[in-house]
Amino acid sequence: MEKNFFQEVYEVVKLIPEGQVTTYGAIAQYLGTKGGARMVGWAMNAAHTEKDVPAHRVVNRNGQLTGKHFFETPETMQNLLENEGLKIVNDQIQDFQKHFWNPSEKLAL
DNA sequence: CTAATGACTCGAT
DNA sequence: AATCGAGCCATTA
Repeated sequence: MEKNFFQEVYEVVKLIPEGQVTTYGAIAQYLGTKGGARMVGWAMNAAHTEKDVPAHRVVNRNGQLTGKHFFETPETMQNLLENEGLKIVNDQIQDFQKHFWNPSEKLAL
């Protein structure tokens, strides 16, 4: 196994502070839009297997829990986010922008 | 090798 | 403003 695109995504997702969330596009952009936001989501699919990767902190640019259905249960993702102090309504994060964590800005190249 | 799909995003109609 | 389509790259069949 060599370092794949996933590995980089894992690193970024793992670096997401508690109670904060980010978007696929943000991660993709941080990695240089390498592959676009789609690959990020794909990487999360593999990350979902890695328990060390808080995939529940990754949502689409709308702040919607698009990948909640991929968890063990659709409630898992929302539950985890609410557990961190986030508010979810209709699978949408409230004050999403307020909890938005931009790797390109926080990690600041 | 070609074809199809995927947890997205942007641009055009 | 809302809806539809195409583009991006990687993995799987």
